[in-house]
Amino acid sequence: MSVKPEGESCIVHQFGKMIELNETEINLLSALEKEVRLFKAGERLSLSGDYSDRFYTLKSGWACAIKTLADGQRQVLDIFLPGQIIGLREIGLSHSLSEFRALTTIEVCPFPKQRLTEIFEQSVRLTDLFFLIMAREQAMLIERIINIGRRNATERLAHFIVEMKTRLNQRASEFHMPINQSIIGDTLGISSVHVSRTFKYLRDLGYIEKNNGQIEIKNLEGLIELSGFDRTYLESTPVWTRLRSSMK
Amino acid sequence: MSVKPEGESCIVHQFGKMIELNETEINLLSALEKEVRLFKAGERLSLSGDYSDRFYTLKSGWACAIKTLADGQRQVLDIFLPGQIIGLREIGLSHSLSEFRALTTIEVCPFPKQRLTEIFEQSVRLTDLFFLIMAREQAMLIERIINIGRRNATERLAHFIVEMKTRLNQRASEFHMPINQSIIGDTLGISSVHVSRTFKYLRDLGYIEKNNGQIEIKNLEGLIELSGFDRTYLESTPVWTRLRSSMK
DNA sequence: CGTGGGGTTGATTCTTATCAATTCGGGTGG
DNA sequence: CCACCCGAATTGATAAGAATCAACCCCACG
Repeated sequence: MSVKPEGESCIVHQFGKMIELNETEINLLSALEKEVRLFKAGERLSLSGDYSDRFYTLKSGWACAIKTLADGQRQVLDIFLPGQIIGLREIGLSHSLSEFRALTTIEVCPFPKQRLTEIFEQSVRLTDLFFLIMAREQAMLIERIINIGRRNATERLAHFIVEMKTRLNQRASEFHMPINQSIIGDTLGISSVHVSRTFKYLRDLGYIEKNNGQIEIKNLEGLIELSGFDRTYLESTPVWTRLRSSMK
Repeated sequence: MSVKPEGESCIVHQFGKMIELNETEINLLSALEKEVRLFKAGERLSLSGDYSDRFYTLKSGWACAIKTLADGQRQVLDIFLPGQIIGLREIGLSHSLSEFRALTTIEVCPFPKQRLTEIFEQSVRLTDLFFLIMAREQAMLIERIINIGRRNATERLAHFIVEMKTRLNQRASEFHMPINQSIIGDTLGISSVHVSRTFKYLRDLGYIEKNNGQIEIKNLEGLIELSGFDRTYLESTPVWTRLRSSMK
């Protein structure tokens, strides 16, 4: 993971990875940032239904958006990795639709939502970029709907593993997945017991190996084939030439 | 597919339902519109993976976004009702992630996506509004994920019926649902045969009655209770005061 | 009259949930 | 260093839910 220079805003760092930022844009983004906050694994950043006036960039650790039903069942809506923006999805809404929770110890930078307004007024390029990021988030939600709606447990888990590896940008075949099987089940819409069985099945197939939260992919092609994984949804290009010309 | 001339812009009409539009804003929106097109039931507006440079407002009829998997299974991602914008979700992307299809005979107004740029430059209020509409679309996707991931067939169908009634703004207990059980199944992630059984079950419970695509809700409270329907996700308020003050 | 698409119903099979018992591994306190 | 504890993972047995396959009905439409 890359190192962030002292004193630099982490949203600038993240956005700077996507497009070239000029000085005005850097100042606009930096102005949003005030502090870095720590949360421990399991802690909640905000509750579902809360008045929510801020969002966060995730500097380190894993987090998730989760919704609990009346009968106690849970559905994980998103898993956030370092560099992502937590709560962006609800940027236009005054009240949160889901609860945000730390999955590991995390560092986040909170930003007040309302000041986004200033950005819209002063930089069309940044407006475009926010739209693009939202569009990508939606693409992930859609892929999740397809995964849950039309694939069986084995395919769902295989897809999830490939997605995580892709999102973590791992070239190595082994990576760390610091979440338990209950969270995985609530993400994929299956029970934690069945997650365990499905992992065993993938191990028996010789596709993966795993211990202590380390996942070793022994047959990536097999997983992709099995799950029908289509990587294009993670790398869609923006429609605006204004942005496209400066995409990294 | 045919083309017909049209007097009043339908996007102005739709947006005008949500907020008060001043003359500048009306002109900006009207400028996007060129024509009205007709599609017959079953016709495709665009294909998945296509280069997509436009979106549509739906004047009349029902349409859907649908994705077909490699093995022929299908997942319906959205059902569009009159007044909605088709393709807004992919507004920031150059290539479509799903295919759009007419479910009945429809009238749509196509708009070039790229000119959205002009709107961002010239009206912050409209920019806010587009963000709000996207946020609401996401809220519906999330509700769909919860529905598919954590509810059984009966609950899913009950939820779907209540959602449709709510979105159609029906005060009457009876309304028209011009889609077949195969589409409903592909929306809810169950087989069409099971949709039929589930309808029968809801009929046996005395919650609904139905013939010829007409649905009569005989026990709305029962359906809401059964499905855990929460209407707040369809009526979230915007975070920006600029918009809030002129919301209708 | 046929014909075809959608809907219904029954029989069977497959997948996954649920419940329960057991094991594993890491952390804690004596 | 060891005994214990606790949450997570595993495994087995059973039950529930939904898919699949197949037959049949209904009806709109040529």
